[in-house]
Amino acid sequence: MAEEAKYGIGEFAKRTGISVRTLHYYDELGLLVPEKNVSSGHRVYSEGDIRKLQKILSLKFLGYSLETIREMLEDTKFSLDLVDTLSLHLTGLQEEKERIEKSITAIERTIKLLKEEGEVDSLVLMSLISNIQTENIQKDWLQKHVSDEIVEVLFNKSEEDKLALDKEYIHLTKELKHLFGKPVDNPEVQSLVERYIHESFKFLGEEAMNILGEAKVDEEDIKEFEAMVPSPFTKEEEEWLNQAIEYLMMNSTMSSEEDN
Amino acid sequence: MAEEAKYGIGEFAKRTGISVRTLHYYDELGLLVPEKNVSSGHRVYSEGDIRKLQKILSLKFLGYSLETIREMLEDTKFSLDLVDTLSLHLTGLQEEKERIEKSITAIERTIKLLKEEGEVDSLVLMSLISNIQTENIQKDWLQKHVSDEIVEVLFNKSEEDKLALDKEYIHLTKELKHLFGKPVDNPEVQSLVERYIHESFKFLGEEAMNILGEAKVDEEDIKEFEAMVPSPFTKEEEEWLNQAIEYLMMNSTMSSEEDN
DNA sequence: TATATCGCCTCACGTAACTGTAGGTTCAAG
DNA sequence: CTTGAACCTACAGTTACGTGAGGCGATATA
Repeated sequence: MAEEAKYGIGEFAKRTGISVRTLHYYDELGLLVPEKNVSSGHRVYSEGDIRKLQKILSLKFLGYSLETIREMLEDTKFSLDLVDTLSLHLTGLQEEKERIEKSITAIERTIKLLKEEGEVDSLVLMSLISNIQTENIQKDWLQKHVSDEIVEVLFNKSEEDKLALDKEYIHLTKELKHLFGKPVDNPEVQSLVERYIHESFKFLGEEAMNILGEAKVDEEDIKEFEAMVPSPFTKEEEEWLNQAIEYLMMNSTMSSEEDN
Repeated sequence: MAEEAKYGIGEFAKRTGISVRTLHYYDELGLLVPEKNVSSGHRVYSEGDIRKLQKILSLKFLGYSLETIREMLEDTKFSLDLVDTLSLHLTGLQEEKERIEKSITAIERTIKLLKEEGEVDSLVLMSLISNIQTENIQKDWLQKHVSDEIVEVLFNKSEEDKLALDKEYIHLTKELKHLFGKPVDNPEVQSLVERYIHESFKFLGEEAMNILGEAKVDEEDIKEFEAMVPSPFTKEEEEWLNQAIEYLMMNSTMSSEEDN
């Protein structure tokens, strides 16, 4: 008879890199139940338990829950269409990967932006981060409510384009916030607001604007979308900005008469 | 005075995409505490609460716990170093991505193998999966204990090479498991064992084997390493295999005399 | 007017995979 | 014989919610 090596739980924990408490837990779950010294009640782990633990860890790595693993190990046949199950997990993982990759590029872009821009208003930052976070959701929303063409225009921009747009966005909001409080008919304010609107249009591109103008979307839905995209302005700033835009619109319609 | 829009909790939940229960929870935590209708006790959310929630969600996205976020929002100064935080979040995501990519390659390789090989012993499968799972840990361990050269040889293989190796590995273990039980001096067994050893050497490459032979590693450490790499054989199979190898070694030293 | 259905409230337990801690027992060494 | 490490059980706590019970007040319909 070959002498089998036996380990106390501490020794076993060191060897496998799994904490004593976790081993207790796995025992409790019926996942890895070692032999027990009858008199002392101490757990006695064997070489075989190392194998079993490895199996458990492998299955855990594949994304199975401990409960599922326990069932698998109980099932002596253990031939649960492994290919099917693996394929399922594969697609799940691939989706997860895509999601993460998008977050990574967006965050990298934002870091770059912050390094180049220095101090940035915290509201503006939140707005940027929120955009990162909801970029996917936004795309889904738009694809559901608007034509695919606009979505293409909006999201098929190169990373440099996106960075440039974000920069422009930051600059404008910065300047606007700086001018906040001045009368809305102040020429400085008016020219900046004009630029702001102009840039917003440029951002979309003309065709997109046309399509967007034609597409009619529910009031409700638009409000829903607005809730997803937080404004970089405070309530007060926003009110002021709206007044300034209103003023601009009024004047631009009769601008021909009064461009002194 | 501008009329501010007010929402019941259900309406607010729809607008923001956050569940009612979560809003209750945030209220309970003191994270997002809305106004309350005194008579009914109903929560009344404002536009400003949308902003605040956006801020919360942004910070949550960056990986902060709700408790931390609450503290941040209480702190009126609120001067978090965003570049640092984003970088931290970024590395977290990159690690997550790597983990997922490893899982993906592991599963893809395993699926390929299963399709090409048909039935595969579950122990062998676990061994394969476990190898990929612990690839990093193994690499770290080896880099700590052995020279970097070996590590390079071992890990700088292409996916095709790895697949081919896995196949070879499966075939050999399959055949060995098939022969299990036959006497160790059986010529079939002996020739297979010889091939097994030969392949093991080929896997490492000669230089690596030489370096590995020279490097002396603690008994303890070797045991630690072995616990990390599960064998594809059962206890019994392993004993039998060891005997067969021993027999082979004995005979090969005096093979010149008896190659009939 | 009765009633059915909302929307909302609070309270409280359930989840996954552990981790922490208290208070007691067993083991190994000096 | 004592001391300290290792081990035991048992209960609680963690995060960020999900789920469900039981109840209240308002509104819509028969």
